[in-house]
Order: sequence, then C-alpha cells, then structure tokens
Amino acid sequence: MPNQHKIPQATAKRLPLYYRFLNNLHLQGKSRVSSKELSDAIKVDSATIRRDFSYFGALGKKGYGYNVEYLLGFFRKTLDQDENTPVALIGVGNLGTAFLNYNFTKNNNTRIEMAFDADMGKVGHMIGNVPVYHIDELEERMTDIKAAILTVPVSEAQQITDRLVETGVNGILNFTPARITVPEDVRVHHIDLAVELQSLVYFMKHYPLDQE
Amino acid sequence: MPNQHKIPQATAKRLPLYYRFLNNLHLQGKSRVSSKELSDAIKVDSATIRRDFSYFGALGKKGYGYNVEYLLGFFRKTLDQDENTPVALIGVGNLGTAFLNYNFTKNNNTRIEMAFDADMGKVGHMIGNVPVYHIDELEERMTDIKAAILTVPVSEAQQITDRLVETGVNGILNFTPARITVPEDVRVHHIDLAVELQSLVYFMKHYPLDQE
DNA sequence: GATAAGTTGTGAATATATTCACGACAATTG
DNA sequence: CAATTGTCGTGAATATATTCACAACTTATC
Repeated sequence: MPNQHKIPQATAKRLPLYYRFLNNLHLQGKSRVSSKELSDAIKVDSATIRRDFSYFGALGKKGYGYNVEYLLGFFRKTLDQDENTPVALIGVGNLGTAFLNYNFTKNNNTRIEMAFDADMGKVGHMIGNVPVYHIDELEERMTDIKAAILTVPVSEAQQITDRLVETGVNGILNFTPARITVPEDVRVHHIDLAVELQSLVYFMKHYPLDQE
Repeated sequence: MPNQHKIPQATAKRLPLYYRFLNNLHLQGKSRVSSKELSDAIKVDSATIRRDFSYFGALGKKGYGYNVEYLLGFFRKTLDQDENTPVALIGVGNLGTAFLNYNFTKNNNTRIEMAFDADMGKVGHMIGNVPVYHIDELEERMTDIKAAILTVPVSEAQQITDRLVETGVNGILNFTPARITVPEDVRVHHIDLAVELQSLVYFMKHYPLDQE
C-alpha cells in the first residue's frame, strides 16, 4: 500500500480537510455536493479540488457532482480511517493540555493514548481521558506507539526527540521552536507558533489584498 | 514599502525562521555563518537559503559566507522588527493560555496586548502579563489592533470573526477547524491541529523515508 | 424531448519553488 | 605566493502546484 508515490504532497495535505468537511455534510444529511460548493466552504479553488480528487480516479459524475456518501467512504479507506493510530504526547503544559482536551477521536483515526511529563503534580492524573505518566517511563510504555506530539520546552526538545527515536517512533509533530535532528527515516512536521504569527504579520504588511 | 511583489511566498514564510536562528547565533557570539551551516541547523537546503537571501541582493561574500551581524540587521529591517505589531487573542482556553505564556516579545516584533474571553472566572486577571477582558468589550478595546489570534471554540469562530473584521482587523491566525469567511482584504492563516496530526500520520504511512 | 443550466475530468498553459552546477572570489596553509 | 579549500550568487534545469478552458455528460424545465 505505501509508496504509491502518485499523490502530490500538496494534495495529501488537503485530504484530512476534505474528509472532515465531507463528514459534516454527511451528518447534515446532504447526499450530493459539487466542487464549487466544497470550494466555497473550505476556501480551496474548485479546479484544485477536482484535480485532487482525480488523482484517485473518477469519483464524481459529470453534470452531477459528487455523491457524499460514496466520496466519504472512499476517503475513509484512503486515509485509513478504520485502523486507529495511537499517538503519544510529550509535555503536558498549556499547549499539551489543549491537545489532550481536544476531542480528536471524533471523525479521526488518531488517538492520543498516553501523555508524559516530568511534573509530579500532573503524573498519575487523567486529562481529557488520557493518562499522564512520568517521563522516566517513556521507554517502557512507548513500545507500540509510532507517532508523537512534542510540546515540551525548547531546551528539552532534542534530548526527548532522541529518546523517542530510540523507542521506534517515526513521526513527530514538533511544536517547539527547535529544528530537531532525526534519522532520515523519521518524519517531522514543524509547527512553530512564533513563526506563524510573525509570518502572518509579514504577509499583512507586504502582500496586501491577495487571497492566500 | 508594501507590494514590492518580489519575494516568493515560500521565501517569505522562511524569513522569521532565519531571523530567529541568526539571533541565536549572534547571542552565541558567532560572527560568521555559511549557508551550509544554516542548512544543517534549520533543515532547509543550502541552495534554497542562498536563493532566498539573494532576493534581497548580495548579502554575503563569495568564499566567506555571511556576516551574522550584518545579516541580522538586514532582516531586522526587512521584518520590521523595530516597530511592534500589537495583537489580540480571542479565547483563553488551554491553547490561548499557551500563547499568553509564550514569551513572544523576545526576538519578536509581535506582542499580544490583550485577550478576550466570555468566562468571568478569567476576565480581570492577567495571564502571562496580558490582561483578559470580557468578550463584550471587544469592539471598544480593539480600536488600534489589526491582527488577532483566534482560539475560540469552533461554534463561535465565524461570529467572532465577523466582529473582528468589523473592528478593522485585517489579519487572523485561525486555530479553529472552521474555514472562516472574510472579506478579501483580510488575510487568514489557518492552523488546524487535527488536520496537522492526521496529515502527519498519512505521510508516515504513505511516504516512507523521504525527508519532508 | 429539446433546451438550458450546471458539473466533472483533464490536456495544456502557467505559476511557483527547488535544486544543480559552476564561475568568481576569499581565506588559509605551507 | 601558489595551491587548496570553502563559499556565494545565479543561469538553467527540473520539479511541483495551480489554474484555464472545454468536451462530455446529467439534470431540470417547459
């Protein structure tokens, strides 16, 4: 299944967005949708949407649009929504807590199974239905988890990353400003809040008017 | 100054990253740096870094590299680091609180000046040195603020957005899953935590090995 | 059942971004 | 001071992504 390197990365990044929106439509009882409607709702050009869908074959009908239920079923399979992916969260600060309270499992194949922190005041509690363990137990408890959300202070980032990699993690969602170093078979997505904010301000000042 | 539509967007998004790293180097007392070193540290190809810099003219010296202080000064001006941009934060939940406690002002031209929430338990307090006001005071207090961070529940997102736009905001960093609708002169950057996590998982499964 | 309105899928064009590869120059070494 | 090593800036090539524009088809209407 993997490595059918057909789908452009830009398309792949939009898939979860499509999936969630289709799910909403389905819950609302809509049975039919056009690329134009989708475009208005999720602010992606309708030609881009049609192109994205077309990488998976002809999912719609000319002159009609797309059948919501069919499309949803198709994306469910494509995004492996049926098998759950367990995730661990490291660092139960404000940001980490936000994740734990976020109800991911709804419409989602990812689930935060456990969290780690060094603060004994947090260890042993459940936050958002997720148990918080002490960071020292990371190695023994992470045996089956391949993905981690990193919300620790920047000073800890690389050291914790090394430990995560050692346990066999091969995907990290990194919220620290550190550009962590990992072996090349480990995928890291960086989300740098300060950079995002500065970037927005830069675009506001230097790229007026244009849409995205 | 604005609308010198010279710099590619991809480059613009990396500028804050460059800036922060140069700042670190400067604090460490380094006076010289090469595109190769930068590349190793921030995981961006060295040719891309040189290309990015070259949009601003010849900032380095062949055979030598870049002078950290000069480059830093240049980026400070380019990123308007001297004039502070006031920002408001709407929604003091866990995610909002994470932002308030994040020490942005360090190395940064953005500063969260005020926050809003509907919860009277939060109103009136200072969090991370930022005053929290009641959401009803939004219109009267936001007179000089052009940028907002939106960390409210998804059900409130569009309604609050409309109010923000009404007060004259023209940049929104949207952390809600809602794809908010705004006039076309308002810039919105979406950061969708659930999508980011799902996207990471999708890439882990379907795009093994490759770097980014 | 003919016409009008709406829609997809996609070839081709265009736009954007990255990477290669090398000439020109700087610094260092012996 | 010659040789070596390291570096930038950039033309050209390549890769990736978006958008245009239209034939082919569906549905709705009268």
